[in-house]
Amino acid sequence: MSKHAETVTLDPDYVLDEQIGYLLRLAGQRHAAIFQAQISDGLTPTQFSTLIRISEHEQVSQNHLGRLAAMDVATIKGVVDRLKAKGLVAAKPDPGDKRRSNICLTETGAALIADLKADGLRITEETLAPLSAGERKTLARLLRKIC
Amino acid sequence: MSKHAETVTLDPDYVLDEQIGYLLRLAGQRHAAIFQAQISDGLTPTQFSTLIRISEHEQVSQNHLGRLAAMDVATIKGVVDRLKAKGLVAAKPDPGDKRRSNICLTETGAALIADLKADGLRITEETLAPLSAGERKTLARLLRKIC
DNA sequence: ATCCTATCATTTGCATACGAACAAATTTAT
DNA sequence: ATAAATTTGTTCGTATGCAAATGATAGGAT
Repeated sequence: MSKHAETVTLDPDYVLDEQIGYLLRLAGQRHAAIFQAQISDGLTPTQFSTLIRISEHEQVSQNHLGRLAAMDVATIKGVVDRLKAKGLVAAKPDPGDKRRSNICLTETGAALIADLKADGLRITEETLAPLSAGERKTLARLLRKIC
Repeated sequence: MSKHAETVTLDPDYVLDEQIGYLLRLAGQRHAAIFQAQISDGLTPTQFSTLIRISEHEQVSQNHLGRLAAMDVATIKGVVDRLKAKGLVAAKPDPGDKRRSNICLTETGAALIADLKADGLRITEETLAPLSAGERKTLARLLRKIC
């Protein structure tokens, strides 16, 4: 039994638990926990997305990669630095543009992609487990509409 | 015209743009941008949620507040510290438990709540603008199911 | 040839976010 | 009453995430 009694005063006009921002945060938290438990190599969600995006493109500059993976230039820099430190990606200066460095997968990184995709499918499956097939499609459709 | 030709190789078995985690991140990004443009006082989403939760409870310990607002103990500490610095909340030591400090709204903080709720409703409205009334309810229902 | 603008990459600052480890205080179990 | 388990709050480390400022390079317009 709790020593500290709860005195809850709810405003019927503003229920935090029903606001879209709060729900997005909670859903993201649950997904992140599932992700961390399932993923190979201790990768983070952004590192994962970044690797997948590189695998879809032979050559990408760092900034362009950030746009492809929906990350700020400052964010993608840190992500790429950490992927470099893990030996999964490498950067080569662009021969035609001295500002650019092209990011690509290392052999180790390329060898990991198939496993990561399998992990990703399991993570999506577990996150969506409470939903029916129809509900999963509806959720994806509605989320895409508000992006 | 782009000098740097795109060579995109998509794997039909794993489409990042359809994965729930990626969509949640994108939707969260758009919501965060709308939030920041609309909110009073430069509050962040976590600071906002925390203030609303305090307004629902006369007395809350810091850790308990974190649980109410779905934040880690380390996270809620930083949030409460910044709300203290803004003069919106205050902490009083619990008379019956020397570990606890009870967090409450200051007068300034309490005076802000009504405005914040109005901001919150506008933010939800703008975020959900692409959806019909039925779709909004469906999205909220499905998100709640996967939390 | 030069100027303007855009792009690329980096850096700094602020604010989440969470795991892990810790000390102090409290509660529960024995 | 005392030992064990739990709760509270703190600190450290790592990783996003974005705004803003900086410097270098590139491309187009005059």
